[in-house]
Amino acid sequence: MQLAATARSASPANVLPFPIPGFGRAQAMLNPLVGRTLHFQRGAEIYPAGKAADQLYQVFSGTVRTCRLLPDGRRMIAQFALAGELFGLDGVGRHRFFAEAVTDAVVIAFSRRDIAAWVDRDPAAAQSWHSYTLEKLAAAQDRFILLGRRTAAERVAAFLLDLADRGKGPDGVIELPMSRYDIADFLGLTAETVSRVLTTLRKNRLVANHGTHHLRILNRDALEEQADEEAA
Amino acid sequence: MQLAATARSASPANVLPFPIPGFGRAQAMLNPLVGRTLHFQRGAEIYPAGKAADQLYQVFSGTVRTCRLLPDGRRMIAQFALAGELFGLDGVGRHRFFAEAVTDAVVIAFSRRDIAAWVDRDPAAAQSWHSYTLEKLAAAQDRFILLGRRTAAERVAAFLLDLADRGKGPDGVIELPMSRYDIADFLGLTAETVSRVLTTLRKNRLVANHGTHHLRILNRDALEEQADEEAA
DNA sequence: CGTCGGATTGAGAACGTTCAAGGGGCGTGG
DNA sequence: CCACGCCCCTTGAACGTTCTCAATCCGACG
Repeated sequence: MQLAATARSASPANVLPFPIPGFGRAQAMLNPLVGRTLHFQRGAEIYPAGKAADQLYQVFSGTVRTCRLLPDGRRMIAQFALAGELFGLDGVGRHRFFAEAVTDAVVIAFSRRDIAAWVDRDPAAAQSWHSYTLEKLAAAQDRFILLGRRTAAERVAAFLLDLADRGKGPDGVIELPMSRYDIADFLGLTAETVSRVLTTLRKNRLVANHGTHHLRILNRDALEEQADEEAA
Repeated sequence: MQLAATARSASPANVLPFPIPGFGRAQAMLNPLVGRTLHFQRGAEIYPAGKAADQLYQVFSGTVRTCRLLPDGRRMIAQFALAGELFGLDGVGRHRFFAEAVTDAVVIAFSRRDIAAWVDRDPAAAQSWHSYTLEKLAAAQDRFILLGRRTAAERVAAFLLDLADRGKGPDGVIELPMSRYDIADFLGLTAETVSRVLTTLRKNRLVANHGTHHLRILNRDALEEQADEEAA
């Protein structure tokens, strides 16, 4: 929140990528670059599908989703970008997804041309940038398993653990800025199924609710067991 | 097949990446590098999950799959690599999937260190290499939609169209080197469901079978309509 | 305190899976 | 060259998980 205030005071001047605790590689990656600060209201479109993919975005505050719609209304969310995280890396020439603000959000836009130029100059940057995309590729392949071979309960448990690791909230409290519909479209389920799984988790005392958009993990081991019907 | 004979005669000497018609970018990418030729029998393991990811592979002949197993036996296939295509780009430090030969296969292994060194030297190579990984990332995100939001019939139709585009067979004849179980584990279905969808496609005269591992597309428009319940 | 969007809960249906049996193709051995 | 056997593919029937449809509930916000 203090961060958001800082962004607002810096706007509309250009800003450097801001430091976020625990935001290692991507931070180092973008540090020498200058971006434009943009503000979006909850639900606002950040870029449409098909737009030239000439920018990369970092979330300053709030949460962003990247989505695609099928003509019959089915929707898939490819990514939730939390504060500090990057998005906009869908498609090579043009965006294949559209991006929207899940909550009111402040976003820093970097020119892909600047990134390319800087990567050409600095071999360490090139290395950092390349291993970032490789990491995303590996994460995407992990998601194949989630979407193709896991049950609803496993998907939701994995999602909660992922958010717990990425969110920097204190002692096991997870913030869920997105709706049950968003979660469902991210996991390939329906909102009703997500709700039912969360209810079961609460009844089994694996998690406790603090309003609809916050929950606390009570038994992480059991949650991990439910998420990973898988040996490491 | 002539290609395979050439590979055999070149082995065990080192070889350059070979040209494959219609294999543009990755070809240009690897041209200056030298790799080792490896032979695998149908079903043989090419690398295990967890192995240090210090090589990148190009399929010379045959087909390769990259998979992960859950402890209860569920399996997911992340990729089928056909002749000319690359595989081994799962995981940054270590492979997160294992690779197996779907059919007898000849594979060329390139050292990632060689690739890194060459990319450091040649900016055009770096560009080519980077946009290759970005393209793979975009393709992975498309697969999220397939796995999370499409029906069995849509998945199978999309799979056939994809193979038709990648395989260089004549006039709409598709080769399916993999089993129905492989297809199922690639699409997040069961072999029975894949078989039933293929039967329906045959009955509706969208495709014709020529043995279990070859089929011909009779009505591509209808197949595309079935695959894309989606506007471009 | 009222209203509205999202969340929860319930009942029934559907799609895909599971379990089971039968059929076909290919390779091997006689 | 033919027969056998194995593997995989196909088909059927029953089951189950998840979806769909619908009603109610809750919480945020005016």
